[in-house]
Amino acid sequence: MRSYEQVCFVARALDVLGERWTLLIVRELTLGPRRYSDLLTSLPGMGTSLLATRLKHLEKHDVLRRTTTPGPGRVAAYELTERGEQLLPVLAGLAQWGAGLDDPPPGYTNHAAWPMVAMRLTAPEQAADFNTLTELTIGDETLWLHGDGKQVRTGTGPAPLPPGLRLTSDTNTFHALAKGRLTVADAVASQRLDVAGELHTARLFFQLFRLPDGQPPKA
Amino acid sequence: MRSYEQVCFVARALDVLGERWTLLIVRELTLGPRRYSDLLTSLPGMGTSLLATRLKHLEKHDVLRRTTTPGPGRVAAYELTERGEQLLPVLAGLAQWGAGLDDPPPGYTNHAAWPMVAMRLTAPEQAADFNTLTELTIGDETLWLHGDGKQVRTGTGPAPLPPGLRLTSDTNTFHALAKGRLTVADAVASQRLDVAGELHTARLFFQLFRLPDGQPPKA
DNA sequence: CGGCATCCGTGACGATACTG
DNA sequence: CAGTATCGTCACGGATGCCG
Repeated sequence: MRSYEQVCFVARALDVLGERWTLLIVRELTLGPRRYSDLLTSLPGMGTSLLATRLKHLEKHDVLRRTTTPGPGRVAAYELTERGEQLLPVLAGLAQWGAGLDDPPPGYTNHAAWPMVAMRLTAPEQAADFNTLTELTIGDETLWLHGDGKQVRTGTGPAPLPPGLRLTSDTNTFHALAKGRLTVADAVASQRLDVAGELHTARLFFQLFRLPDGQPPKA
Repeated sequence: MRSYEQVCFVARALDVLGERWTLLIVRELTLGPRRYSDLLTSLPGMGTSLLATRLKHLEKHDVLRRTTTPGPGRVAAYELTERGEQLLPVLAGLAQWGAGLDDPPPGYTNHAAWPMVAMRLTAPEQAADFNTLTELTIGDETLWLHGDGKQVRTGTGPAPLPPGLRLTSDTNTFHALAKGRLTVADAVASQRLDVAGELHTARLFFQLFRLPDGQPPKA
C-alpha cells in the first residue's frame, strides 16, 4: 500500500481508496451488506487473497465493518460504516462522469445490481419521495428499495416487508428500461417484464431512476 | 491499462481514471494549464516515463489536451478539456472525504497549490461571489483566483490583471490560515502574512475558502 | 462456506540514464 | 525542457491448499 505522502486531502483520500478494486468494493456495499463470497462473484477477476487484504485495509480505515447477520445462519458479512456511506458522493460523481463515456464493448460482464447502484447514485433529490417499497428481481438477484422522504434506502435479498411493487425481469431488459430505451408498456407486452402492483408506479420508478444515456431514447 | 470489463458507470470511469497518479494529474490541472516539468515536480515520486504514458492516456480519453501557450515562449502545456472539468465533483468528493482523516504524519511533502485546490473544491456556493481578483504568492508559487458570480476561476502564475488583493506567505502559514488555526490579524502581526489590499477582504477570503479541520481552531 | 497463506507468471510502477 | 529507453522491483491475477 504505497502512499503518495502528500499533505493534500485528495491525495490522502486516494491513499486509502486509490488502489485497484477498492472503490468497487465500496460500490458493492452501497446496496447493503454483502458476504465474502458475494463480493468475490461480484468482482470477477479479483483474487480471493487480494479481496481479503482489501477488506482488512478498508476495515482498518473505518470504511466498512465486519458483522454477523442477525439471522439464524449467523453468517459473516461486510457493511459500510458511516464514514463509508460518506463516499456516496464520490461514487455518484464517478457514475455521472462514466455515464458520458461511449457504450462499452461487447463482452463486458453485467450484473443485476450494477445498473441499480448507478440509478440510485445519479437519481435526483426527489427520488427520496418514492415511498413505495419495491422489490426487484433481476436475473437471479433480488433487491429492494424504498424512499423514506430523506433518502433512498436499499438492501439485498427479498424486501423486509411485503412490497407495494414487485418488478421481475432479466438483466438486459432492466438495463434497457433504466436507460429509457424500452418502455414499461412494451416490456410488459413482450413479457420481458413482470409487474406486480400498479403499472403507473412502475412507470414512475423508471422515470425517477432513469440512467443517463448517450444514445437517443429511440426515434 | 487493465480494464475491469464491467458494464457499470463507476467501473468504466475507473477504467479511465483509476490508475495510480491519474486523478492527481487532474488535480494539478484544476488550477490551470501546467507544463510537463511542472507536473513532474508537483508529483514527487512519479517517474517521467509514467507521466508521459498517463498524459497520452488522458488525452486519448478526452480528459486533457496538449496545447502550446500563446505567449512568446510557445511552450507546451496541458490543460483540462470540458470533460476533464466535469471531474471537479469527483475531486471535491474525495477532498471532502479526505478532510475527515487524521492529520498526516510528519514528513509528507506539502506544495503551495494543494491547499488552494482543496479550498476551491470544498468552498460553498457563495464563494463564486468573491469577485475580488486575488493574487496569492505562497512560498515560491504564484496563483490567482476570482469569483465571477457563477463559479470560481483560477490560474497559475501572476494575475492577468492588476489584482484587488495580494496575499503573500509561506506554505505552512497559508495552511494554518486556511484551516482557521491562525487568524489574519495574528499572521500579519507576526509578519508571516503580507496583505496588499483591504484587510477585511483578506479576512473574507479565508472565511469563504476555509478548509475543514478535524482539530479545534485553538482553545 | 469464510478466510488466509503460498507459489509463480505477468505487468505496472519507480529511478536513472539518455536524446532531440 | 520535453520527453524516450532501460531495468530492477513490487503489486496484481490465478491456482492451489489449509484450516475454521
